[in-house]
Amino acid sequence: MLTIGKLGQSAAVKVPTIRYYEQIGLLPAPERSSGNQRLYGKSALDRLAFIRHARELGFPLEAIRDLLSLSDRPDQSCAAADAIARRQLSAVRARIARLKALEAELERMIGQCAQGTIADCRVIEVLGDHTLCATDHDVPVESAA
Amino acid sequence: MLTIGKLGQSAAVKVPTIRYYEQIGLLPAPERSSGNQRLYGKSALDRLAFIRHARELGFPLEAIRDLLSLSDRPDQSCAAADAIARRQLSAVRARIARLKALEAELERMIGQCAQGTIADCRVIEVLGDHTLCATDHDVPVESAA
DNA sequence: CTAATCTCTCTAGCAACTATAGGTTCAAGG
DNA sequence: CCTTGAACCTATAGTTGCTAGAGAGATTAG
Repeated sequence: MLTIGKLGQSAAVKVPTIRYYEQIGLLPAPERSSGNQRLYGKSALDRLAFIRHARELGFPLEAIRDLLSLSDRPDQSCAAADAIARRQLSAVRARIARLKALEAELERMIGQCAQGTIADCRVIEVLGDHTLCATDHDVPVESAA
Repeated sequence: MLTIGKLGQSAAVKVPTIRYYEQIGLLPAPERSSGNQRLYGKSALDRLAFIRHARELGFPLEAIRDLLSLSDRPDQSCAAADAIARRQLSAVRARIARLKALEAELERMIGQCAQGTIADCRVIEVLGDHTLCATDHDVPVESAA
């Protein structure tokens, strides 16, 4: 039996994240010690590792929820799991394409910067006037924090 | 003088988003009509277009805030603007590299899927066991919603 | 036995919006 | 002139996937 801290260490998931997963129903509520602390078995570790790994591959939690419920029914066709993975793959590819366009535009913008004053800064100018752009990039994009 | 709706249309930014930008101080509070509705001039349109465009290029709002305050001082060196753009470029490149690793892993995972039952589904199996992975991808990644 | 380290619950915050509710104003048609 | 419907107003809550904090209780090492 693992405490939440040990579980977190084993699966490389932070403790509050585990509690969060339980809260949103991705992990079942585990048994508790006499002092009300969570105690986990091997199956919880497997499940958490699965979640972690899927997150690393960029699957959204809702997709992971679906994958988990699939893996609970091992006799069914894996077409659904395959479909989820394919969706994820095409999402990843779309993001790569999008980011490459951004990369090109940023490179162009920076390449034109002669390090003068703001008044002739191409960076500022390009941002202020979309028509100066070489590529199309009018779909909003998520932050690159 | 533009109403918020016209402004939004002209800059391709949704109305609630404009109000949000005002709320967080990215756009100045505009004058109001006798009936308390916002009225914008050309400068607001320029500023909003700038923000929109920078968002398209993936700049986080905080970076845009910096760029805007730079563009308000046209006599200064543009080194700071250049630095912001370069930071953004390297963030974009890092994300591309990361996504390519994910793409490769997903391709591998899907390629192994023989469309049998869940019990021998490589997708599920690979997700459950990180050691089956070809590539390293242990840094958490943002969702691909 | 005590001190340090977990762990507990609950709440609030992050980015960057989006949506909803419930009300007001405006522009155009009859 | 009046009404209808679209656009506008404020304020609040929700989204995703966590992270951080407060204040209290549990456990374990020495």
